[in-house]
Amino acid sequence: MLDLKFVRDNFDLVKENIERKNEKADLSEFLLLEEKRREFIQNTEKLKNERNVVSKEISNLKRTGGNADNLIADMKVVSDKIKEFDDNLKEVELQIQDIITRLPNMLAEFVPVGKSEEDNKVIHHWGEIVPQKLKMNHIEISKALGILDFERGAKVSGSGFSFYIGKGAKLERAIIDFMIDYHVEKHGYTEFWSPFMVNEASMFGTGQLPKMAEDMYFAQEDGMYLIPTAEVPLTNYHRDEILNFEELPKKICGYTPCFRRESGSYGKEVHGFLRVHQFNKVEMVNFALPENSFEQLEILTNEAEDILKALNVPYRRILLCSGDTSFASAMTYDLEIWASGEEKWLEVSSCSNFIDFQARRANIRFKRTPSSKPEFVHTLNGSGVATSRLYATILENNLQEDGNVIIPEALRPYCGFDKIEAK
RNA sequence: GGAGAGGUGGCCGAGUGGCUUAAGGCAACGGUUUGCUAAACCGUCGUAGGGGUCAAACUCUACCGGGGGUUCGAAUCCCCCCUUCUCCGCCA
Repeated sequence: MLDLKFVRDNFDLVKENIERKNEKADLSEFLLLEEKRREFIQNTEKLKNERNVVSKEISNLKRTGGNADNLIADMKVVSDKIKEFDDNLKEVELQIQDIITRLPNMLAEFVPVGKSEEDNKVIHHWGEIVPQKLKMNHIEISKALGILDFERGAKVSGSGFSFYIGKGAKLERAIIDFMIDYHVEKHGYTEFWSPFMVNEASMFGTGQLPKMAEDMYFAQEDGMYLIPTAEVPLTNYHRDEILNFEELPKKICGYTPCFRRESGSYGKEVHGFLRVHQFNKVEMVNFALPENSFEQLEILTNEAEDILKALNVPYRRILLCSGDTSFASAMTYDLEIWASGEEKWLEVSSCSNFIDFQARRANIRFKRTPSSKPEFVHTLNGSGVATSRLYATILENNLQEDGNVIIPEALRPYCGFDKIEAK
């Protein structure tokens, strides 16, 4: 969320930012409503002051045995008026709230202006792209190995869900364990295991609500949402809290399944593991000082890359252009890995600096010294990384000519086997 | 799911309709004293939003888990919800 005063004082900048981000947000009423708001505040506060003063007089009169009937009658009128003014004020505040919670975050200055993913900027590549001889994608490979079952996933749940079987299930667990251990041991993260369902306030805090409501699974009876990413529980862990200067930057990570309705996606582009309703992900979250959050974004993105390097997966880092940068983000790097069967770059990580946008929504602050004024922290997060597409890529890139899949060395201690053989 | 007891500032804790603009304490910060530390003493000590100002000073309003209500006036009374604890029931 943007600061109300900031929007008021930088109205044109905010408008321009909305366009650059390719977002739709209506600001036409804003200035008028904001003016109204302040007028209504003055109206009602003036009367409240009067009520407070006279109430004290009434109190004094009653204590000394005087008659306060006239004053009480007067105040009855004033009280009714206050109620009316308060209702007006509340109405205007709701309207302003509705506008301001739908305004996207301000883009960082480094973000290139552009409309779609075609304007994204490739920052660098790593690893060697080796063409795959058998020309099999992960669906065909997994069928040959007997380790994934998309059909029964669809039967039991629906399309976009799958079963992992035998060594296939073990491989998934191995990938997750490997990534968590790596971030904890090599990058200094603290591991968290979090709830997979959260309340509305949490979804608002990280910016999924109100805009993305239709992209999430919602349990109506209990008013809870299935998390689309661990970012939500991990960032909201510190909601409504004041952190100490010394503990920043605070780095936490965690594994969770992620649930996404993906309501707009169909067809061949989304087959197999390319787009699913439930996938596994290790997420890194960083609560940072405002003055070095962009340095932290570089560090965090490097940490996600380390996972790909350790697994020897070719990847490229992409700086998203303004139009592709998400609602809550000020700047985002995507990591894409090369899948030799799909012959495509697949996004497996998105690393963002949200600056104070989420912190203001979720009210996460810090104090520089015990007596200084609280300031909003900067929040960052990045996938480190998402498994499904990584899983698909591991199958495709490590497929041998005999149809077996060799397990990357870093995963072998976690798997307990070094290859999966074709049936 | 049922019954009961709680939720007050960074923390502890008083307060059951009006001298409470939330007592008192701890912690924190500034100062005095002191050879140093400690102690003692004095002062400061919340958040948000208005007004005001070049900026301040200053001033007003709201906030006692959240939301409604009663009243001239609510931390205090009523209703709904959230949450913690104890007991009972059900259950992986």
